[in-house]
Amino acid sequence: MTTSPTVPRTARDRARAEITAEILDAARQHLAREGAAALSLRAVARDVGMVSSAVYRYVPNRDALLTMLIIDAYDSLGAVVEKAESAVAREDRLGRFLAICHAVRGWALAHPHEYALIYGTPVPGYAAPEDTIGPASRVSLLLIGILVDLTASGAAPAPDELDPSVAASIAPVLEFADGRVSDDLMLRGLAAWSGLFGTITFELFGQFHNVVASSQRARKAFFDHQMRQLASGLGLDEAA
Amino acid sequence: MTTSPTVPRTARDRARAEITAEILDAARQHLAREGAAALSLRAVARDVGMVSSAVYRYVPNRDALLTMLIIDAYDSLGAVVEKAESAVAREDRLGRFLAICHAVRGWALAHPHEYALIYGTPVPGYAAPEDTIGPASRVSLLLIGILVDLTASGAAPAPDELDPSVAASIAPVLEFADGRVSDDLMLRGLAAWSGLFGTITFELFGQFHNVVASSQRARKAFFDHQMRQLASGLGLDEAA
DNA sequence: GACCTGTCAAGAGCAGTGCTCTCTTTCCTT
DNA sequence: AAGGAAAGAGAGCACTGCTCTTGACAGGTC
Repeated sequence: MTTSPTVPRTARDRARAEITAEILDAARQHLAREGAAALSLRAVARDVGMVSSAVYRYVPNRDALLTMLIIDAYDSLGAVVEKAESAVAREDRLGRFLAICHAVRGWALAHPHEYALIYGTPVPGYAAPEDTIGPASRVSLLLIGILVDLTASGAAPAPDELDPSVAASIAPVLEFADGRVSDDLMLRGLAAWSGLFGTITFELFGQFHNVVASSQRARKAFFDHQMRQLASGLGLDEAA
Repeated sequence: MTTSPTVPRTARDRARAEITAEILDAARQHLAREGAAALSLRAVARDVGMVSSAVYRYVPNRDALLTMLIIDAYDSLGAVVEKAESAVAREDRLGRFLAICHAVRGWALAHPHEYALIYGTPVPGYAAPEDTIGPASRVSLLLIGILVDLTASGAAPAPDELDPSVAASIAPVLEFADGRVSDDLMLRGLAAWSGLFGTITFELFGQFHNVVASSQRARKAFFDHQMRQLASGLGLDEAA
């Protein structure tokens, strides 16, 4: 899961891999039920029938456990969203965008604590290590893919004139697109990205209380409408 | 601060109010430095020179302390944003919107832990009591105010046709506007609201790493551009 | 002025946490 | 079979939130 230990050779290696998986599994269940704050190494140890100090043979510390769960969560979300997006015809770019949005929301509602772990308040004193950035960018890459296809098909909206300092500010993400997306479209894409996760975060973290009706149907209708609004900001219209 | 104990009469009442304020102050400092997760009643007690059990005379429990800090944070944010917005000419609606956005962001950058407390992952097992909803809606009310003025001035964009279920989903927030804002405009306003906080949350929680350049100037230029983009979705244009 | 009552600080204690260190057992390799 | 590495167990440290009891003191009343 973390640094793939090649193929397990000896029985000991196998046992080690199995127990590590068991620990991760127990941790995942705790996370799903009570959230990251309540995740305790001792409770996990109890679940797998070990004494607390024994888990330290498998996991260096609590933060490392969290890192594994974070990567796990990003991968779980990424897989779900990629699958949903791939089921839509390539030329239906609005459909692809909406599929991504609804897949993210569906996953978030099904795994609220995992969502909070990766998109909520960062764990204090915890700095996400480099190995998280790969899994973390799977959803973004899908979105950029739509921008690239939109540009290639010539359907992208005419770029606005931009202040050079604004264009310079998004230099990092422009590298991902490697010149295949205009500055202006990338900025619109970033707005859609922030809007997507901002809306889901608000819904999940309770900011829609007294704002949007709380029934599942209302929430979904609202979300769908807002995502279409974001899509039209990208120039993705019904007439695909 | 919580339930105003009228005017302190006896010396005892005065002492009690003073010590309570001292405790809150120490808690606020801890929150600002280490964040909500690290906020411990014992540490607060040490700061004010008391033994841990003594604080329980003044604060029922840790959650109650958090509630007070949450209300505090909402009020602090609300005051800053209201002041910034009120400094702009009423007819300059784009200016008012941008003033709100930049004020929220400025406050968030200056008080990251307070921001995380109110807009980040909810504290597990903690349900925000009713007395937080007043302070919590100060920013939203300013935004709605702009929508109302926009409508009254006749400058609002022509409403799109809406699916009735979408319009129904935002019934709660429409009550705040009391018929002075169309369903369509309110939905656009909600998108701006989510976009504003989504962008700030992303910036603060590290999601812009490798996406937006990390210098203060780049971040601000980017933010300003994104907020103008949101404003144009509301029909707020330069030519106010 | 004496007395009762309510308030408050303090201490001990419970159950829990992350993590380290040491000791013993187990199992794999040579 | 022997040596050594890996794994489990236990004790312990320094914390946490929270409760209960004890003793000191101040406020208002008789």
